[in-house]
Amino acid sequence: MIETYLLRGIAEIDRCGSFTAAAKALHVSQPALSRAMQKLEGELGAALFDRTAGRTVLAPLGRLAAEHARLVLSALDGLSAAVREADRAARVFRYGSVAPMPVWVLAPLLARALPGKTVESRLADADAPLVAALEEGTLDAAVLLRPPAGGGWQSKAFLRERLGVLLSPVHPLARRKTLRFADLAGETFVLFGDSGFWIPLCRRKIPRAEFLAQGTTEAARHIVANSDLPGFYSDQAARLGPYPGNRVKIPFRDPEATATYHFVCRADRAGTLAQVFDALPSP
Amino acid sequence: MIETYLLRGIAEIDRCGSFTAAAKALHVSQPALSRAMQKLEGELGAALFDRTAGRTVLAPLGRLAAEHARLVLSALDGLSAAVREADRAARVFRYGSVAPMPVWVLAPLLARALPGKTVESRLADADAPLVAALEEGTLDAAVLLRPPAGGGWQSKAFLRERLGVLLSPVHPLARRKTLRFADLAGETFVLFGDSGFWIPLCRRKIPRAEFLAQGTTEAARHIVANSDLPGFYSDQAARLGPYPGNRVKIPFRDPEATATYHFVCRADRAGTLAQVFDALPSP
DNA sequence: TCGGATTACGTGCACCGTAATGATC
DNA sequence: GATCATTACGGTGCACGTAATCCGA
Repeated sequence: MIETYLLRGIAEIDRCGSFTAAAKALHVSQPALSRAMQKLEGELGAALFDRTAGRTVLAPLGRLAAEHARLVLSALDGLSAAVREADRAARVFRYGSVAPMPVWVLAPLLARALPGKTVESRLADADAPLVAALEEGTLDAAVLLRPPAGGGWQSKAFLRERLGVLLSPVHPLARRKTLRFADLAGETFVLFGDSGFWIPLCRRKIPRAEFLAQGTTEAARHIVANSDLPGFYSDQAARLGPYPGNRVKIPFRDPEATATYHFVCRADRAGTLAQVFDALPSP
Repeated sequence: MIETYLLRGIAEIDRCGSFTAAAKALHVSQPALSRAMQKLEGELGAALFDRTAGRTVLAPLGRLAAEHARLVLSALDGLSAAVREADRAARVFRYGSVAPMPVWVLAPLLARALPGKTVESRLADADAPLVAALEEGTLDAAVLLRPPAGGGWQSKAFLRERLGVLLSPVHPLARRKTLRFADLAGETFVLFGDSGFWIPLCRRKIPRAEFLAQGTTEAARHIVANSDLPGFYSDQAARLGPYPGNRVKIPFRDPEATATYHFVCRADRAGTLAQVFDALPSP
């Protein structure tokens, strides 16, 4: 019977060029590898090595065998990878979101709709990378700004969020009822952690703006509390706790400042996620 | 380390449907197989079997693993097959011929040009199957009536053979200098062993003819010697020994009765056969 | 003489089979 | 109780490592 250690042996000898080097790489003794290769030759009924010279070297037949051995071993790796991946997929639900707020909304909902599963989420700053991840199966679902183009998708809008700015009461614009992004040109903003697509959106819409990204929400709150620097808020963010008291909240009236979040999965996964779609609220 | 006996185990369990049946099929005890599958689960770090019911059965993950196991095992079979085939190809030279005479001509020539190789030949009754065998690599070379159409071939004409008929001196046509196939309509012929393409050719060209195929040349000679039945000969066949004395030899004048034999191999094999091509005579 | 492969030899692990136990119908 | 899988328990083969030998440069 050709066992895998024989294949690892010949593949490694082909890679390293000698028994000695291969034995070292495989963490076995040289004699063990030598015997293994003799056994492999016996199993195959053919000479794989050229032993005429001082340095025993792979014969053409041996190189052919090594090539096939690599194929077998990569198929074996494929088995391990496939099983581990399927096992993981059975235990955890992975989705991505273009913004943090939908994650807060979905967390309790998914925990109820997917009992026994671990939920993992990741943030992205645009739809495109999440769609790519859905296509290649890296993600089970995603929260996007708009459903992907083309067929093969299931999606449902479930949340709307409107961005606004936090201004110090002494700021010249603090009395306005609404603002446009462009009104805040040249300002420096404090950012509360990762905000997904909102950050590139603001960079694009607010000319000459600067952004102070803070690693923790605490750091951001501290800076806001001890300065006049503006920050961002959203109408949905009340769920996360109270905002600093020393700011006025003014919503943006640009259409881009209002996001509609869509929960999206591949159509071929819709069956197992039917419960999730049913549990989603309306925006 | 995932060894192949583990893969054979799960593949067989998937095929047979139970540990008991699979263990029987693999010629191992049931406990041995049970332990092997526990080890496989340990190696993969995942449960492959559903042990809740009385009959331990493959879980979905186990079926996935079994599927991949079959892939690995077939890759392993591919290794054995490839090595054995390459080993054989290095030792033996295989060619086919549409007629027996070229084989007699080539035998000593190939023995000289391919030292250390065993030469195997087989007969066919038309070009087509030999061309197919050349294409798929089952044959190293072939003797054909005409070079194959299309590119990718190396060929050289090296022998011409003309068929004739052996008639009893008392046959009405025995005085003719030449004959046409059609002149012998309705006759019954004795055949000397396998004659390749000549047999279907004669069936096609001689209306209502019957053929008595003999297993051995001896049997055919015996029938010829003790009857007036006609047979076939060729101008090249003198090499094989004398013909029966009680017959006259009359060549056919139909153009089909003269065959030109071409030695053919795939262009990508021409390099290793250069010696053979050089040694071939002119027709 | 030295680097590298093979042979010799004793050891230990891992897999095996038989037998007993457990679990489910 | 019957059937099938698992656990328990010795036994053994096989691959291992160390050490000795062989073989070309």
